[in-house]
Amino acid sequence: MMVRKSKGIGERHKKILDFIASYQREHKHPPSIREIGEHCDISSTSVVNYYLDQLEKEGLLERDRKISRGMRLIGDTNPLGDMLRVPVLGVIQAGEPILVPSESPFTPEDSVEIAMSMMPSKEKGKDLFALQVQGDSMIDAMINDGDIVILKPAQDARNGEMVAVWLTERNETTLKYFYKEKDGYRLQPANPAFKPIMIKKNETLDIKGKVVMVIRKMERMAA
Amino acid sequence: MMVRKSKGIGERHKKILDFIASYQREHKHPPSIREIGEHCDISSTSVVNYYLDQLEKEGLLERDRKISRGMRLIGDTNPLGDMLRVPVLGVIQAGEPILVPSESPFTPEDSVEIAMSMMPSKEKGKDLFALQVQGDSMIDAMINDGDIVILKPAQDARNGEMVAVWLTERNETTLKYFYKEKDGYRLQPANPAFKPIMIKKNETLDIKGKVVMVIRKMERMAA
DNA sequence: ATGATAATCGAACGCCTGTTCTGTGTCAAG
DNA sequence: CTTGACACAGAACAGGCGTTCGATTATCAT
Repeated sequence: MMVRKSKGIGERHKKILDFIASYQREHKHPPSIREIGEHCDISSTSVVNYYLDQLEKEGLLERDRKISRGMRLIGDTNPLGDMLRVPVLGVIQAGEPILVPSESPFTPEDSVEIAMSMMPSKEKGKDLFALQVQGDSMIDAMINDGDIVILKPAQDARNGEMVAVWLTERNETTLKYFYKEKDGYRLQPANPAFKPIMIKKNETLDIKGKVVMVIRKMERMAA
Repeated sequence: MMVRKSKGIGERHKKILDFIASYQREHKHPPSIREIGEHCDISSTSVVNYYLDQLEKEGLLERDRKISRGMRLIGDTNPLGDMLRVPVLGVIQAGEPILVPSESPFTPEDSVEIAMSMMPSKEKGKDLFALQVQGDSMIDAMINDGDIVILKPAQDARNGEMVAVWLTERNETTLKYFYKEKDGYRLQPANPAFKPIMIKKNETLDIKGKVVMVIRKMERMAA
């Protein structure tokens, strides 16, 4: 035999979940049991508690017993995921040196938010910074005008890492894969259509940071 | 004359902010006034309240009066930012049609988290999906092997939007800027080194979605 | 029908929590 | 020395909130 109704979650459960989500979006904190009851047409707090328990057993909700408004949705829109706020320090373009955090003169005007879960490996440090690419000069790195590159400050790099370097002798900023060779360094463009730059040992290679992530937003709504 | 100490925030304020942050990370919800007092060596709840008010005036904290544990840090790591969990439905490559949500056979194995604040315009819908690029076939769209493209399901597009299309006659999936012309459509690669594809009116143009964002993680640590 | 289980209600209990008020000591300015 | 802003303590208050419990109704298998 099988259970009559509710072989999992019913309409009532969904309504509660939706309410918690929308309430949280509006108030920045979870609702109380009574608030849930009011907006979901449940007159008794015990019934709400009843449903909340079920939702928890179902793995859709997490509760902190005894704590006021101690609940949070899991999965779905995660209202509690840790995210990193990365400051956008300025722009990066071929012709000019880039700004690194220590050289940044004033507070960054803008910032981007990245979910911690998206961060590679151990780059969870808070010293990351971002730059917006200006112009098409990074095409050889497969990076467009307007893209946002997220960097981790560094003075050196290991083979295969993409770095932001300032080539003093050439007065040029560039993003390339870094490789140490016998008599210098090889800077390999991400785009195979471009040739690597060979750096002799005597040339200065000023590594500013490692590229951790590239983000391209497609919002341009051309006419 | 100037105030004797605390010309802004002092050591005590920082300690409180730090505690709120660490408490939140551990308990998934903010601490109560009394809990703050205990861990910051403040014996009176009114004093904690006193400091909290100052922090709010300073713009470092936001409070929901009357609500238990109604406070949240602003700036810094935002523990309450809304984020979108976008399912990664599979891979996208030139030779094969892509999966759209309605055709997806099973639950996506993985997902990516994007901060709502990063989403362009009104694409806050929950029907977004993501695909991982396989191979170098999207080079003309300035997209690398391994990149993640986030798409919004769509059957049509406006000029200038980047779309994912399935070219039935050519058995090919591609990402291009969409332009409607007199006698058909023009599919413009993002990389200016590549030429546009002209689609005659009689050819079928199967738009699968609009590209909302592209994410490239640089985690490859070559030997 | 009937008994078991699920769903719901209403009320009361009691802790938790933010708020408020009074009082105290400190320190710089007048 | 007096004044007053500031930092802090302590206690009391009142309301919010989760919890619990007894009781009632609905639903379905037998």
